[in-house]
Amino acid sequence: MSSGVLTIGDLSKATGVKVETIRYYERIGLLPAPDRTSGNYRAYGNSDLGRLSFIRRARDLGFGLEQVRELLSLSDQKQRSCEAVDVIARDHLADVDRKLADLKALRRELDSIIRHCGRGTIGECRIIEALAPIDPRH
Amino acid sequence: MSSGVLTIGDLSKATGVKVETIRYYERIGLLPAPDRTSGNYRAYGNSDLGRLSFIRRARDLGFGLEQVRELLSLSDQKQRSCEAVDVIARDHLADVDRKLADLKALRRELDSIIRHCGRGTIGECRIIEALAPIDPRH
DNA sequence: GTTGACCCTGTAGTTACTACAGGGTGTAGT
DNA sequence: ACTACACCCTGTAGTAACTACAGGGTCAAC
Repeated sequence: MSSGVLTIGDLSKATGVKVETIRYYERIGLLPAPDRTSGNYRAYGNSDLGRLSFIRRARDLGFGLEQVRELLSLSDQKQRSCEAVDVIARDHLADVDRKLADLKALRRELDSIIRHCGRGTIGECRIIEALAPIDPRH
Repeated sequence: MSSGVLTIGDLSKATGVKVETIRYYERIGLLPAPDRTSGNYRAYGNSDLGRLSFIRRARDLGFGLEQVRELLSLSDQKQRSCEAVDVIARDHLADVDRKLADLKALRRELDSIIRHCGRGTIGECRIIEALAPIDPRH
């Protein structure tokens, strides 16, 4: 490949995003479809690399693809107010907090159940017991 | 419906699991396919209700469907050692802990970024900046 | 020319649901 | 008997975000 032109593999190595995932992002419109080489290879430029890095970072922070799409759109509008970005980020943070709370509650319960697990048989198993119907009325 | 026979709707109301999800569980073999009424309605018994309750509780604790399948199988073997159950539960707890750690790290970074977000324009936005490529070499 | 890494498109699978579409059943009310 | 409405049925496809082939083409080094 000639200097200045990047292959999909180059982008993958540079960002840690898989080739298949990059093609997926193109399919769903997150990444623009680049020009092609004479061999039909995708020919990316540095701006594509920058955009993919942005996507990767946002994904790593847990933003959903649609949120990433919005953030990308906003990032192109330099004169626009920062507020929309703030809203997206705060909504997401609130979502993360909810997930954290749920996961903590789950962990607490699970830990409690496991802590009481002895070394007997299934018939006496506290874990199974905790999952079983409460009212084994015969 | 006659006394003692439960419809899929009955099970749904009793456990909070959706009708469609119950049919899904039957399809993947988690729930046995029950007898049918003359009108082709599913005719469940109390043991089916018990089994679905078990599944629901295990799902609520975050166990994956395959883990639930194993737990159900183990729960039928009363004389068997409790150890297999213990392993499944501890593996799952370790998984939950990993997720918790990841989510906490994510939250920390996200919070830090948001905290520095001012009230300017996108061009000055710290959130966008944090996501953008590090080396905007022109 | 050969070889091996990489590229391409298209299709389907992962996990755990979820949502129709189109049609049948059961029950209460008129 | 008819009507209305809630519920049931099967089959199909969609959700989110990837991921993994299959089968075939390209590129560069040897």
